[in-house]
Amino acid sequence: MASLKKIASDLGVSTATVSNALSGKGRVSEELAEKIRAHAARLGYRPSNAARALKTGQSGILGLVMPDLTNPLFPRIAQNLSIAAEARGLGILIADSRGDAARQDEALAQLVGRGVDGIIIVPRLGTAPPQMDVPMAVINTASDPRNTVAADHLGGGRQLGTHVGGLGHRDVILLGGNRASEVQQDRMRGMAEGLGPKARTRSVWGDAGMAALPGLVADGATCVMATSDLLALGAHSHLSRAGLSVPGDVSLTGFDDLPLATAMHPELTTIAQDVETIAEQALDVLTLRIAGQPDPARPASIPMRLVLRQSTRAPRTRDVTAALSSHPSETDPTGAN
Amino acid sequence: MASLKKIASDLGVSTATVSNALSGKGRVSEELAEKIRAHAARLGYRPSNAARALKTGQSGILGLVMPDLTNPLFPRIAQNLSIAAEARGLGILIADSRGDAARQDEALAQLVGRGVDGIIIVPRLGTAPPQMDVPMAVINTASDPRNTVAADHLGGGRQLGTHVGGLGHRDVILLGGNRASEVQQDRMRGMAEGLGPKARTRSVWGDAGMAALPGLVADGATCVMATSDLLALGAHSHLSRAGLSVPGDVSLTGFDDLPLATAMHPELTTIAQDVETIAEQALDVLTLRIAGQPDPARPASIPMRLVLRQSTRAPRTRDVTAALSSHPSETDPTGAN
DNA sequence: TTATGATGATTAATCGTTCAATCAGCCATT
DNA sequence: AATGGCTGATTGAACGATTAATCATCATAA
Repeated sequence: MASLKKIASDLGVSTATVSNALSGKGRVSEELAEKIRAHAARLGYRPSNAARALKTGQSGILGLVMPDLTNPLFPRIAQNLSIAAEARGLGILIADSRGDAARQDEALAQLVGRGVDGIIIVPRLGTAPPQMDVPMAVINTASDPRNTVAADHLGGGRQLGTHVGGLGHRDVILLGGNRASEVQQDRMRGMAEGLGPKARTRSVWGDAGMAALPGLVADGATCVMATSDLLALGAHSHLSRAGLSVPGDVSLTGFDDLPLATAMHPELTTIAQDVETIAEQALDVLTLRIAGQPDPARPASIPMRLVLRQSTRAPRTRDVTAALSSHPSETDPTGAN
Repeated sequence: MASLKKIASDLGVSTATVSNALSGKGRVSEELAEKIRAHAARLGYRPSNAARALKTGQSGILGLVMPDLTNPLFPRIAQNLSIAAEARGLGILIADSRGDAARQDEALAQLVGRGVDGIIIVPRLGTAPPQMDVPMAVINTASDPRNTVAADHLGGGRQLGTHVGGLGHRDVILLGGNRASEVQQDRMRGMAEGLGPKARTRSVWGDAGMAALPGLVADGATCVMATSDLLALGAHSHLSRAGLSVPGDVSLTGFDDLPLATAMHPELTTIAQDVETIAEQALDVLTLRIAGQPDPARPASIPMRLVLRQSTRAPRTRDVTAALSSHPSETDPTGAN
């Protein structure tokens, strides 16, 4: 491997001069600098990251802690983060906090041990990541006090609620996956706000909630709003199994605009996060913190973008009880399951 | 930050002794070693990766190049790789090769520049990753000559084909997403083999292929086998839009057992990769290669696991033309779309 | 008594880069 | 001629860990 020393001895100059020529920092005649650059290129010189890190105390590597890569949203964040990091000359070391909060702390410690300059963390449901002695940026939701940057889940829910309310829906089911998720809570709260005070909203959670949907529709609900696209897909299954069509009998909305939103039929009305901007801003803030500078006065909430597709329309006019009664096993209004 | 030097001067010994005590390599009395370990723990000593990397030439970091993190399978591989790496005391630096093959080479070069000890790559469709001067492990499919370890896509397809054939299907549509994908080609080939020579199989690709499905069903096909779960979901949409029920009129299979396989209705019969084993073996081989040892004689193909759910059953007996004719817009047998 | 070995710890060089301090020329001022 | 100010390049000391070579002790065998 070519090193500064090799270049220096080849050209009969000192390593300091080579270092200066390549970094443009010290005082080197343009003539000599050019000669050095040329020879460095010829040898395919790459500075040793280890040596530089040792000397400067900066590794040029950031750590990324994600709760669960099977949630399709997180890989998208990771991808955009990796792109944004590359543009800044930084690398990204991953560590997933599979399992409990303890594992999350362990992952953090591991990254610190590897000498990362900073850490980006998407915290596990309801856990507050510990204060560390390295700069951190938290991507969660605006209502988390430790949050650094996040999609405007509340505002996104509001947009979706306004759209659905505007179509005329006044009796809406909000379907969540996990009560402990602050993100989902914010989304739901936004939906309710967007629908307005005149609308009746009922919240249900998880598998039991999903099973209760046909009953709630029989009870008058005309729209189901899920806090994720995957939940919406599940809801769609339960509804159509009960003989209800989307959007004919019931409107349906998702969240996140995952690939499956266009794969299902009808294509899902949903709302998309601007992951690219989130990644950019997270890195902006983090690099500032690493440099020891104060945070910029920037919006911490990145607006979401409404994606209108075919799963929402005006409330049904036909009576749905006939359809439901032909699928009796699915019309348990109590939702016991 | 606590360093060897700090510990050494605190205890009045030399840094070499501290290093030896902590690594267990040199000769240190057990008594002194214990004292050193205790003090190191008290100070929260963490060896500097940069210094160690500089001295030993090994960074303890592997690079991971993935084609596209929006395909939900890759994050699962990444996750398992990260777990397996952690267990070996290694870190994983990600770099995605978004875009073309050129970007992939760039990502590789970037990782090498950062001083990774080895690289794991899931190559972009149909591209052969360049030979680099760092050890590499390729995760693709057995029919790729450069492949190091992969799921047995061929055998998985065969299992699925055998299952479907066993149910009695003799006219099956194979649905692929991208002709250029060796993985998908292998899966399809396996399916055809599993179905046996007596079965009639027709291959269709992409959106146009999906749109052609109802027509092909009218023409006698009783089962659709997709090369991915996402494609299966799309197929399901097109079929039910055309008035065909799954599995009543048409059976349907997917590939990969993604979360959506259980979210849709009917739940999808599919086949799962053993990502955990794949990750383990990829790392085993890679660490051996880094150590300069010859590859172990191991199976490069990890068997897949059939997951039977509700989307497959025996071929229909009812005549389906009536159902189809009530949805005329969807019965274009030419697939022009 | 003296050579021999084993044991426990130290010395010192090294990895490749950075950077403050220094130095050698050279030109212009006084 | 002496002084000061530039410019262009060098010296040398870190950064923190690893490791071969060396050394001092002390016990044992010849």
